Amino acid sequence: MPELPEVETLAQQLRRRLTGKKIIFMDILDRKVVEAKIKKILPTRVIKVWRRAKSIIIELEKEKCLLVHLRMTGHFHYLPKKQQSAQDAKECEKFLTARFYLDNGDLLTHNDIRRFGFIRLFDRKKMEQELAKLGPEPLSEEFTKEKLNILLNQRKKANIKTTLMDQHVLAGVGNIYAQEVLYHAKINPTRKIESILPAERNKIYLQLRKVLNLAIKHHGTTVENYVHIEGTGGFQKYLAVYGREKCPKKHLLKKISLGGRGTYYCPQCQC
DNA sequence: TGATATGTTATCTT
DNA sequence: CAAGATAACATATC
Repeated sequence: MPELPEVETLAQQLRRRLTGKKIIFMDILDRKVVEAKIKKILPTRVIKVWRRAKSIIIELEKEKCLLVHLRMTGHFHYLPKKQQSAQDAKECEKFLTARFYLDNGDLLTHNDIRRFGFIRLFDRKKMEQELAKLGPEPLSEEFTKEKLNILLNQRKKANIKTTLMDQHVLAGVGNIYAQEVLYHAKINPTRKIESILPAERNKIYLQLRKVLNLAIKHHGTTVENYVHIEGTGGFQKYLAVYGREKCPKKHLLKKISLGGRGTYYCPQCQC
């Protein structure tokens, strides 16, 4: 389930492959996921590729851009010209949503098993408006300890885990990393924000940065079916609580439901 | 067969 | 009215 580190990994890999290239043609196989009107602006050159929250922004000529959200099961495949075969073309045919044909002969495909994700066309201004609704990037300069404190104070009655996952509070943190951060910060995920002391808030702040940066370094976490263009992530080896039975200190973990999402935590380490 | 997993948003409840 | 909780979306897997 792509969260910030997974989407960052993909954005970096797409950036390397797409920047400066021209998209000359597209096949759109699923109009619910990929907006048909994208075809009307082709051919167009890719100016830059970046990430905001869990979205990938592909900037194109004439102030246009593609906003890609993978939601849970969106994937990209990149097929260099020399490696394209009938088998490659058939790959994931059932879930294929679009093919992007590039001017150097390479092919980029997108597929989405559950078809929750989307690729939409925006004008630059409209895209910026959309992204402005989201909370700050946890790895950005503007995200300081003080900023986190202010954000938390806006949701005093809510529990800490659900709040960390709220994209309007903080951008990019999902179910896996919220749990990991809270384990390392030694905070019980069910706690109401108003009960969390300044020293504990600092720990959350520090662990947000630490865990997310480490996960990016390892190209994200592969559970179920996340894969990036160059293979699978490596952070699953470092997971402390998500999907596990015991925490790193060998305590038995508890699994509960918070906001309708499975939540693992250690009753001994997190209080 | 039905429970579970997921991110986001619309809608319901308190 | 607002904050918080939950249902809905799609589909594979256990």
